[in-house]
Amino acid sequence: MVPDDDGAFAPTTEDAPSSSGFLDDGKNTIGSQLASRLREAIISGELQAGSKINLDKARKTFNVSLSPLREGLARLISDGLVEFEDNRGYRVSSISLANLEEVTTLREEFEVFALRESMRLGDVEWEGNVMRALHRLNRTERDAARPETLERWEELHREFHLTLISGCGKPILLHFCRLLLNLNDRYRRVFLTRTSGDRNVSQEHSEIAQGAVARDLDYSCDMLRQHIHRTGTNLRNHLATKGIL
Amino acid sequence: MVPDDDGAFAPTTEDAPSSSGFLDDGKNTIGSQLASRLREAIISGELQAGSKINLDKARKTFNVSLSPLREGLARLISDGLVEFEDNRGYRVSSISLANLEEVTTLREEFEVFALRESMRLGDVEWEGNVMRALHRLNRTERDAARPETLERWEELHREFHLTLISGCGKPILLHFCRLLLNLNDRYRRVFLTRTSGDRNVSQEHSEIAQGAVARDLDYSCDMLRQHIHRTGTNLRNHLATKGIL
DNA sequence: ACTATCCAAATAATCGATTATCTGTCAAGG
DNA sequence: CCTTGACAGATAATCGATTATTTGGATAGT
Repeated sequence: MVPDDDGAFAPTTEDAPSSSGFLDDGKNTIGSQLASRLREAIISGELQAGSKINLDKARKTFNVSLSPLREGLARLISDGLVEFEDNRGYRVSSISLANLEEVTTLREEFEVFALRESMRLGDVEWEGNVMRALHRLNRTERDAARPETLERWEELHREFHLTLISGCGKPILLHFCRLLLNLNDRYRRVFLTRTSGDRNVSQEHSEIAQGAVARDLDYSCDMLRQHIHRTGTNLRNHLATKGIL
Repeated sequence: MVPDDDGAFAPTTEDAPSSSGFLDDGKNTIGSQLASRLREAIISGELQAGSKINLDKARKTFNVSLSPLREGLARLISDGLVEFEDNRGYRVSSISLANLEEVTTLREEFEVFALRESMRLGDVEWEGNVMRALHRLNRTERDAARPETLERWEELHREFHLTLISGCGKPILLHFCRLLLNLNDRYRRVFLTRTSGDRNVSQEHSEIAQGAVARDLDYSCDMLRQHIHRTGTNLRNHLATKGIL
């Protein structure tokens, strides 16, 4: 008997349930704190995609020394948000149509696969977590006029999708999905402040979640796939419209 | 005891993957070189799975300073070979039955998916690369008595699998597959010095490759899936036999 | 003009030393 | 005995300074 499934990616230090996590992250190392701040800065678009990260400026901006700065940046590489090249330093990962399409495709494949596995293996606690995440998400307004509500909604949305697949018992797969969600969220944070009129996203989430808890594999997986696909299409349109590429 | 009869910059036989593999030529940083050496040390089993990595000892062993050491280790995290925890340092990722099974399952899913995409999208150059990788692999003997042949074979084997899926046009997916191969190879390097009698691995590779070039999607994908699955089964048996877990 | 070569400023990488944190041990108090 | 807390040694994290590499621009030769 193996003590615990401590797979390669098992620990994943980061998120405790967002609601209850207060103090524990207050006293991480500087490197960790930086990683969080930088991650948020990148996903939110504060740090422009593709831009070079000047270590000296960053050092001054964040008021830290080089060691923890490099430490923090190194971690974002595993998140796919930062790229690195020897002697040339770090830069924020670029966004592109091709990248968006790959992210969408892979999410369709992997997230759906993970959901299927969750439905196959998840226990009652997983079901409960799914319903809770759904409820919290659907009870949260997204008001384009108040940015803090957008951030809050994004957080809960992310949490919902991760909870949905959290029962799959496959830490590496979860790591991949988390990474893809990071990349995906960056597009949405930059380009979407509201959903296109013809979608009822709350209902989509509900259908997926209820199907999942009812173990209706084909239905729920299909809903999730469509959900991801639609988001991809929307994002692609916005990307094209705003003529970034 | 660390007599420094060293060569921190020791020429080391580990030259770049043969002819046209990667671009890491002589002009790497210490951090990069360390990452390579450590990666090899972990995959080959020289550094025991699950063991803690004492920074001070490692620093002396490799005759480097802390900064590049951390740098190198940080990169192995993205490879899934090293885990990290704040204020507790780094450790070599554990191996376990659960982990092996996940790696195998995910390889079946992702690598097969990537192969399908490669067959759909790959161009003539991709076909050529596949045939070359196949030829070089099949022309290389694997002699359990001479470890260097094993290493060489592993390298070419890895190269073959990566080439096979290199036409898929999906960099993130390729990254995932590379990572999974790393994890998988570690099990094989530790547990398999020869294939079980009832397999003709060369032929398996040939069938996959030829089917791929002929764009026989279903056939080739099926062969690859079985190939991966068999390897997983073999490894699991060895793992159980040698009673590691 | 056009390229090649060589400097100097900018930037990245590394080092040695210092500071913060953890971990085991041992003694005092319950 | 068992727990608690303080100490010391081990280990990780961070800093400031130094060294190496890259890059842009000026200069000389064709």
